[in-house]
Amino acid sequence: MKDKDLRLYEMKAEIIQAVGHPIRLAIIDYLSDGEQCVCDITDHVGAERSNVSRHLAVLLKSGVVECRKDGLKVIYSLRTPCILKFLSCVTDVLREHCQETKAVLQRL
Amino acid sequence: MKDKDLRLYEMKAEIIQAVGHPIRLAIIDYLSDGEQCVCDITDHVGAERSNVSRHLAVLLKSGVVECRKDGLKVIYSLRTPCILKFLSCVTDVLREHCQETKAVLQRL
DNA sequence: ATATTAGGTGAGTACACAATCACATAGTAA
DNA sequence: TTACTATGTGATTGTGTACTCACCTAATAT
Repeated sequence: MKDKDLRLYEMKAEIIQAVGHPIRLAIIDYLSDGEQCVCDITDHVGAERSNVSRHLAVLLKSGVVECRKDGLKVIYSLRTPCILKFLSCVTDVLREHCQETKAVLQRL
Repeated sequence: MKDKDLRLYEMKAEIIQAVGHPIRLAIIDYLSDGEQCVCDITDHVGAERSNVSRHLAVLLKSGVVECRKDGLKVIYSLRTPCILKFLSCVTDVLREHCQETKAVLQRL
């Protein structure tokens, strides 16, 4: 494998890892309905404020979300619609797994 | 957020995390051309044999790949074509980021 | 000016993950 | 049987990540 390829895989892995956490998935899902402030995101996912703040920082760093200030509040929104396509693919994978598992169970 | 939702996000996150590693991305990419034995995968990604073995175990556990024995060899293959769609979405995200960065740089 | 609210951040802890080495196992060939 | 090859796994070590607590800053309201 070439170094150039490795670098590309590293960049992709960084984005994927940013998305691959239950709380961050919940945040992305919530933001798919439109931009939201940190306080509402926190209420919705039901985690500690400081923890949510850190998760948002991870999503921000990887470029999945963007934010703007509005008075006291900071409003976050999805930066790329691709992310949602991306997640629906994951749902597909999950669904296929479930169907296979179900099929196996029914054969017992 | 409901417990049911949390469980779903956890399941999705598990799949996403399994994919989110440079070596595992390289393996998936390699397998997209067809099934391969561990020895060829190892040669291709250029990592230690035992390490590749563990990465394959992660992909296997999450259901991204499947395997069969053929004599001494173990042949791995992608289990769901969705995974490739999934990855092309990541490429799209990466491309969008690059274009935005380029645009910002050109304004300087 | 003081208090309040929204959000972020440093430090510490606990835990998960990646990589490596040495070793174990299962086929195959001689 | 013995030796060899392909693969997997236990143990260890280093590194990274998540979470929490306490505290800090910025904007607003009184």
